This record gives sequence, C-alpha cells and structure tokens, in this order.
Amino acid sequence: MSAPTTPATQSTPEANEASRFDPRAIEPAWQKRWADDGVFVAKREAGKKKYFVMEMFPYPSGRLHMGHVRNYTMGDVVARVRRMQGHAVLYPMGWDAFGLPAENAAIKAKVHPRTWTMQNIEHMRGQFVALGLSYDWSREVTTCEPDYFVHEQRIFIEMWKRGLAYRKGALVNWCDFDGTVLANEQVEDGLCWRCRNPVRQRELEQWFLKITDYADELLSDVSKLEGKWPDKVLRMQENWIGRSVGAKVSFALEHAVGDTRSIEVFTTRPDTLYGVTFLSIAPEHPLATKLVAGTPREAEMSAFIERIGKEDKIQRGAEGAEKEGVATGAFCIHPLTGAKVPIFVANFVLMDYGTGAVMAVPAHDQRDFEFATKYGLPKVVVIEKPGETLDAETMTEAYGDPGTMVRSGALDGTPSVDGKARVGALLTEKSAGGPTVNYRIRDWLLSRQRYWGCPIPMVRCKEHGYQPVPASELPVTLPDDVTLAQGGKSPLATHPTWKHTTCPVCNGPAERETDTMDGFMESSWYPLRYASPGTTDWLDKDEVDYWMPVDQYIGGAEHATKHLIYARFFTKMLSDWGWIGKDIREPFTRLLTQGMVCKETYRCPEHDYVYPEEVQREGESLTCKHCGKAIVVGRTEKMSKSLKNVVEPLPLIEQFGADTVRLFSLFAAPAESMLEWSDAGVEGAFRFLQRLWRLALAVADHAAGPEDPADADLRQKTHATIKKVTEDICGERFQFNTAIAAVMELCNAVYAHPTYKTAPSPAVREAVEAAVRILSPMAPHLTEEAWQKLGHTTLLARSAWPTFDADVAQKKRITYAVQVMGKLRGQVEAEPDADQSVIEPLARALGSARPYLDGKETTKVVFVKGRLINFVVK
RNA sequence: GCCGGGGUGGCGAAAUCGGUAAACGCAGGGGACUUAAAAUCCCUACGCUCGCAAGGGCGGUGCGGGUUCAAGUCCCGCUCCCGGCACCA
Repeated sequence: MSAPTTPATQSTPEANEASRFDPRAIEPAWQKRWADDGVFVAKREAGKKKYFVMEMFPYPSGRLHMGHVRNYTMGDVVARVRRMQGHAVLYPMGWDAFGLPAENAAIKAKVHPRTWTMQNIEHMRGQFVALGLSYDWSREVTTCEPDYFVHEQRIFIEMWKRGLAYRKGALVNWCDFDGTVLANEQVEDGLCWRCRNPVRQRELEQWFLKITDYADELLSDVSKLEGKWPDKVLRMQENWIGRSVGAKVSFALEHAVGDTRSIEVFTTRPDTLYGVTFLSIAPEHPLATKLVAGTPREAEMSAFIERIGKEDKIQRGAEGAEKEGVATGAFCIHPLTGAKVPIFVANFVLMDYGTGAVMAVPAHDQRDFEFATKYGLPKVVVIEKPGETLDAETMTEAYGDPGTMVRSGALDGTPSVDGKARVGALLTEKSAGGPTVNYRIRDWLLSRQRYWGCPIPMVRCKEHGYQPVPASELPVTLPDDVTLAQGGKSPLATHPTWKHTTCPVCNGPAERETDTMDGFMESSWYPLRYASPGTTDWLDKDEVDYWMPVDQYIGGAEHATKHLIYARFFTKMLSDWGWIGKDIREPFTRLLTQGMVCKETYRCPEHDYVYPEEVQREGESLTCKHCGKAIVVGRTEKMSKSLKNVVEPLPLIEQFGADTVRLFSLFAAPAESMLEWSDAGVEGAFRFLQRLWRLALAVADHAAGPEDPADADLRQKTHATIKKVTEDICGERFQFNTAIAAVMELCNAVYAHPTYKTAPSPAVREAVEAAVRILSPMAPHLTEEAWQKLGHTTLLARSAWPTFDADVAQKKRITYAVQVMGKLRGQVEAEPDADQSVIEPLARALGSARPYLDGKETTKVVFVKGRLINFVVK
C-alpha cells in the first residue's frame, strides 16, 4: 500500500484520450470477426465433453429490455467459459414467434402477423449481436416457420393416436378480450395471464393433452432435480401437481336420475366417513339441475346457480367468503351405514377439483362445519380428540387433527391415521369406491380460437369423425389472406376456402380443425430442434441424444408452472415413444432463475407516475417539473411502461458499450436476486473497464522489467483470483458478482504494485493477462482487444481458460486473529504451516493482548489453524 | 392459511462445515495533477466514546431468549418485507 504522499500519475489529457477505450469503434469489429471465424458454431468433437446451455427464448416483441440483457448475458458467460474450458458447446437462440401480441398488433397496424413478427426478429437479432452474445446462429429456430411446426403437428398426431390428445366438452376458461380459451396454467388470480382481463367459465368442446397421465412421474422426478433447480420452482411444481392420497366414495342416489345412479366424491379423510351428514356438490355439477328438475325447488336452484356462475374466481375464492347453498331435496345412501344423506348444492365446492362433489363431515372439516351451522344440519363427532371428549353441540370449530375413531361401527377405537386404510378397504369390499390418488393438475387445454398459432392437423368428417391429416400432407400451414378480428371464432373458420378438404378415410367432404395450438406447444420441445436443426422428417435422433439434456437452462421463475412443466411432460412422453433417447427423462439438468430488473419509481400527487426526466432535483428535495409538487420516491419495481421506470438497453450500449452494460448487469446483484438498476452503477462498471484497459496498455507499451520483491504477493493474488473466478462461474452456484469483485481486487493489486507503470515485472504481466482472460466471458470485446494489444495473434474467445497453480495460490503469510475471551485483541503473522507452538508465544507477547492476559490464569487455548488463537482466562 | 426466499453501513452487496463483520462497487468527504474543467491517481468513510495526537474503549448484522471459548451463521420464540399457491375436500 503506497503512502499518501505518493506522487500521482503523470497523466496528461493527450495520454488519457489515447488510452481511452472506445467501445463503439471496437465492439462491432470483434462481433464480425467472431462470426467470420465461426467461433461459436457448435461442433461434436471426439474427446470433448458436450455442454448444452440455453436461455428461455424470447417472444419477438421487437424491443429488447433489460430483463433480456441480464438473462442472456448470464447464459453467454457460461457458454464462453465452457468453450474456453474445452467443452463442445451448444449455445443457440431462437424465437417464440407464435402468439397473440403479433395478432393484436396486426389488427391495430394493419400488417400481417408474419410481417410484424419477422421484422421484429430481424431487429432483435441485431440487438443480440450488438450485445456480443455468442450464439450459434446457424441453429436459429423460428417457431412460426412450417419447417419448425411440422414436427409438433407430427407430435400432436401421435398423441392423438395414443389417446394423449383428445376432445372433450367441459367448462373451460374463456377470455372475452382475447376471444379464446385458456389453459388452467394461464389463468392467474382469475385473470388472463396476457391481458389481465377477468376469465369466465364456458361450456365448450376443446382439444386437451393428457398431462395428467404423467402427473405421477412429473412429481416423483422432482427428486432428480433437487439441488439443481431452484427450490422455489420445484415446490411450486409440486403444489401445482397437487397429489392427494385418499379415497373415492360412491354414494348411491335414492332415486336414479336418468342413468346416473350415484354420486362419486373424493376425500382425503376416509377415516371420517361415518361422520357424513350431507353431501355438497358444485353449482356446475351436472346433477345440480337434474336433481331438482320438475320439483318446487327448481326456480330457487337455477337462480342460485346463475348467481354463483356470474361471480369470478376471485370473488368466489375470497378469504372468508360466506358458505352458502341450496338443498336439492334429493337424498343418497351412505355406503357403510345405509343412512339417508341429503344433497346440497354449495358455492364452496369446485367443479374442477376431485369429482366436483364432496362428502360433508361438519365435525371434522371447517367448511362443512360453517355450512352445517348456517343451515342447522347435524354434526356427528367420529374422531375423538386425545384426552378430551368432543361435543358436537358445543363445538365452535371443526376438529381436523388425528384422534381415535368413534361412532364408526366396527372401527371404533381405531387410530384415525390407520382408519384411512381400513375404511378404504371396506369401500373396496363393498364396491363403493376405494383408495385413490387425486391430482390437482388438469389436462392441458391446447386449442385456441386464434389465427397466429400452429394449426391443429386434424380434419372432421361427418362419417368418420376426427381424423389426422395424412403425413404426406404435412405441414398444415396457415393461409395468408385472413380477416383478423376479435371474437369467439378462429379467423381460420371464417376463411372462405381454407377449412374445406377431404376425409383421409372416405375422401368425402370434410372440414379442417380451425383452432390453433397454444403457444406453449412450441416451447415444450424447442431444445430438441436446436440439437437437430434442418431435418425435414423427424429430428436426427443421434444428434438429439448427443446434445440432450440441456446442461444449463436460464430464465425467469414465472414459467415454473407453465412452460417448465409442459417441457418436462413432453420430454418424458417423447422418450417413452423412443422418438428421443429412452434415458432422456428430463429436458433441463440444471436451471437458473435469474432475478427481475427493477428500478425505483417516481410519483407526483398530481401527475401520478412520472419519468426521471420530469423530476426536478435540488439537493435532497424532489419536485415535479410540471406542477412543483413534492415527488414521492416509490418502491423499486419491475421495469414497466406504466410505472415509467424503464431503462432502454440500446442507448446505453451506444453510450458505454455492450461490455459495460453486461458487466453491470452481472455485478450489481446476485444472479437470482432482484437487480436494482443504477445509472451511477453503470458508470462505475464503465470506469472499471477503462481501468483494466489502462493496465493492459501499460503492460503492452512498456518493456518488461526485472522481477520485484512484491511479485510473490501479486502472483499469489493472481492464482487465487483465477481459482475463485473459476469456482464462482462453474461451481454449484453462479456468483458472477463476486467473480467480478475478485477481478477488481486483482486489478487494484496491480495498481498498487510498484513496477506496473514503467517496467512491469513478469508477475505484473501475468496478473494483467489473467485479468483479461478471466474477465473475457463477461466483457468479451474489450478483453479481446486487450489480448491483441498484449501481443497475442489468436482469438481470446478461442483460447484456453487459464489454470492456476494451487501452491502459488496459497497465501505465504497468514494473519492470525488473537482473541481473549472471544474478543479481538490483535493480530500476528506467521508462516502457513506454523502451528500452535509458534503462534501462542507470539500472541502472548503481543502488546495489545497482554493487558488482558497478564496476571490472569489461562484455562483454555483455542487454536484454529490458519485463522485464530483464542485465550480463555479466569 | 400453506409453500419458498429475505431483513447486514447513506445505497447495491460480501462473508453462512460457527472463527478478525462490512470484501468489491456506488454515492459522500479530503488530497494530488490541471490556468480551469473533465478524466485520472491516492487517502478516508458503521455508531457512540476517550485522547492534543498517535492510538484506544464500548456497542453493533430485524426483535427477545439460548447453546458456545467464539454466533450474521446453530437452536427456541416473535416480527416485518418480497414472490408463489389458496374454499383443493
């Protein structure tokens, strides 16, 4: 460390200009060079380990935002490091090109969705190149191209043949604004995930994919991902799949309705079966209207059903929502006791979970308790609380915990935890149900009444029903001349000719399916297309099996129960079919969910949210430029147009260069945490890069000097830094922020080295070269330029990742903390291999420690090698 | 209610097999260089407190307990914030 009196550098304005790195001049040149040299083209190479890294591909909205920059920079760092480490790296990019925004934009701007999409792709690809992202563009995937979606039409047909794609009439989620149905996964808080408008239920016939066939494996294989995927995502998937072990119970109707002779219920508490005093069914349950048909209750019931049906999901699920219902007047028979049980229609019963009907045990279920209390229905205690006697008359809430079975016939005295299986067995014996497993996850509603999606390759013949389009006629493509409009009908359905075709079976007239597929279909299998681009039949299985699974996937956690679950489903299914390797059971071995990019918000009492430029700053006080009122600095929130806190990446790349923007987005926060954008922080990143650049110039421009006494410490730092950066980028957790901090420390150490400015010692050269090399994945352009300045003729992007010498990386002097009673009283230095016999006398002699030791009896000495010595005294 | 994550300087954050809290950076202060500015370089920077000074002392990682020679880190009990799910039978 230099004394404060060290003369400052002899820098001059001229020297500064010359030594300033200008990214605008250099970055595009290196981007071109990398592309010309094919540095990033993925190649299978004998003797190399494969490494497949990809980020969630973007929807081509046309605008690059900071979330993209952060996401893709992380993937690029990983790809570049792995390449330098000698892996055969596949790092591809593509476009999730089907979807509603294109269609909506097309309606608004009167351009074809394809034109809009393709223009955006062109634009965004240029932006990705400008960021220096090292994609293998030869494998680019665009999902709206027939050579892409033909494969998913094949997959669909195979699913249909295997009964995994089917049509059924059901209550489905319908978004009036987007004019289409939605999958369960796409309804958030009762709102459409895209347009945030309320979703309502409609009875429609739609195409479904049988993801429920894989519910069990999707759940059990979560254990394979433990520790490699974020815990949060795994737990969300578990909750989404929602496996519940229980029993199905069949209650025979007293009087059959048509061919319906019984009501099936699902329960997780078969042990309480003897406590059933009534049955509740959902308002949407088919029996709800049938049971009252022709009775005096009909009017009341239909009014009730209509009222509940009008409530949206939020209202209905609101906390503390009142339980209400209407008696049907019908009864069913308890399968074990033979008792007559009344049937109610109740608002709290959900049609889309279990069977849409529940057995009510008021004494042991809080909802049933409230319902029974309200309508004066009997409560029967059948599980006794340990050490107490429950009284149904005086209970104030249901008793839901385990206990001992009572009033349960032959099972009295059985612990309720054992009773579950006992009752299950009884039900099986009486053919009135039995043990079962219920899942919360529903089949995937695939069809959409929109134009800009992959056509569902089916035709319908009056004679032969739905038939797949013959393989020779694939792909089924979209017609260009359509009238796009909002409404419940697919534009394909209103096209004058497109849907008319012939039946593959009888050659008679038939109609094409006019619905298209959900956009999540495309993203469910796209890694496979990266692995095997260009084929026209099915994919090249050999290529797929070589590259798959993806070693590292990077994207946002918002896809936890959408894309990430669908992709797992497809991988398992295709593997079962043998279309990809049998041992490829999961698409993504490791997953990193990067945090959001956020910024503080400014709010004026008069003008609501305002842009930073509209804020007048005077010292601490912030006022609105328009009205002079005090500005409230709001919470740091995800960048969004409406909050006026968006920072555009492109102007920043213009001003500071891609390297700076990349470096900042990696440095400012841990990868999985929220990143708060800071303009000052960006400038800091820029300054650091300039600093590194000056170091490189100093080493390049000055003749090498002799060795220096300070070299040993610098060499140690250099090798320790290589070690740390390697671990931070390739270890269990990605820690780009601390990796960069380590390189900064190394640079600071070089600056403090006496020789770097005039006659750099060999250790200085080694340190600077190391800094340039290990920072190259993060700031590829500047380091590539510096690499040339340092006299190298090969590309840094192609060179090997530096290795470290573990002996050199070892500290030569260890600082020991000297503690008395756990309090720090001083420090001593020693050789790394010094043991307690060396340290203790040094510590005892330490002036700062002696006042606390002298005249006292030492009862214990704690010695931690390489760390500290602690005296316990009396 | 359930699941997951978090609370550390003015700010973003380091450090979690228990072992010198605040690395690295931002903002701030001081200085050098400069006619000046920018740029650059150096120093400084948790709070309270003792001292002319050099340099000490005490407190300190959301709150309250506990274990330990030693706790940001482990245990018990709270609290607040963020994200997700939720009348799931």
